[in-house]
Amino acid sequence: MNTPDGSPSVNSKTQHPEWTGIFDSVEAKDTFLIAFLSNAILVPSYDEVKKEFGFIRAEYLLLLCLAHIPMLTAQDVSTMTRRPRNSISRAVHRLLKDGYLNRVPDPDDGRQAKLSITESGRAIQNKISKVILQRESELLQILNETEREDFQKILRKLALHASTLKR
Amino acid sequence: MNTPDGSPSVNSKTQHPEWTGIFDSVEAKDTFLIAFLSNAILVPSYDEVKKEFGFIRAEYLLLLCLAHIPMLTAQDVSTMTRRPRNSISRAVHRLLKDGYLNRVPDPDDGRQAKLSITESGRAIQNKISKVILQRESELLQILNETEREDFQKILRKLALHASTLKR
DNA sequence: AACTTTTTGTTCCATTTGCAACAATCAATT
DNA sequence: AATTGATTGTTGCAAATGGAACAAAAAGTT
Repeated sequence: MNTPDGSPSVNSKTQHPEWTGIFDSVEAKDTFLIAFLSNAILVPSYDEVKKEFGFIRAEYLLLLCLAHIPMLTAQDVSTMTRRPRNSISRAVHRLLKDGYLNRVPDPDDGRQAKLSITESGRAIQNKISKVILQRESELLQILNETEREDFQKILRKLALHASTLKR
Repeated sequence: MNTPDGSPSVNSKTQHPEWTGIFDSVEAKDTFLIAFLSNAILVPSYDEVKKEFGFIRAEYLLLLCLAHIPMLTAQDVSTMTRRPRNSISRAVHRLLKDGYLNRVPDPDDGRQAKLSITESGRAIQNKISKVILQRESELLQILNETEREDFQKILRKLALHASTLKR
């Protein structure tokens, strides 16, 4: 993987690892790149969130959803995050116990309950988002202003489309 | 279709779920959108790959890497995929047992072994990539040609940058 | 009405995952 | 050469994950 004396041997003029050639040869290029980026930001971020706040992924996602949409059912969160309902169910009980959210049974539908975030939940979510933002800015710094705008516009378009695709 | 103020108001005539308003209000927008897209493509794809071929994620990623780079160590794959070494180690043994890859101890370094894909490994990887490509095209169909080019160009630039970031 | 089907949230349980510790090997320093 | 430190791959173990079955409630059908 590494060249003997550090000087790239053949045609490589870049400072990037040699295995990044897979970015060009892989079949589903966009899928691979999206997944790669997702890992590059989120794996370290989740690790940090877990280490610093003790939240696992489902718990963090639940908090994030409730921080931006005031009332949701567990099923809503499962749909939004594409995580199984039992994972969300466990996260709800964990965050309830720790006082980060409220749960009120829906009077109109005995099956479900409306979830909402508490003040302390919002406080900790703000701290968490700082961690994520820090890592995001490290990644995005390589783009110029136009690229950032284009990127976000396209991402948003894709995400809206994806939200309509069946699970 | 885009609400000018970005709010997913109740009366807006959108065909998207109301919770997609989170795309506009979330703090780390790009991170969230990338993660959302990654899940939208990969969660169903991985499920299908697991169901149809019996491969778990680390196994599929290992195969994918070896399909595009002829010689890699387990550590290389771990770095590329940002998955822990023991996950890769287990995947290596599983795929070795099933004849999808070769492992040759490195004569220059007794610690590591060079991995490469076999013919049957490549055959199954081709089948798997068709599954991923199908799902990818469903997602990308919403973009026009210019957007697709821009998107891929930016993704590639970001991924190259991410490959240099510390883990 | 009675019934069937669907949906929500939950528990059970098997699988997957990843941290930590480990031995073996290599590299760096003295 | 001897010591120290770093790297690779592996195992053990505890935690996280997700499929499947379930009861309760709602919606749809006859």
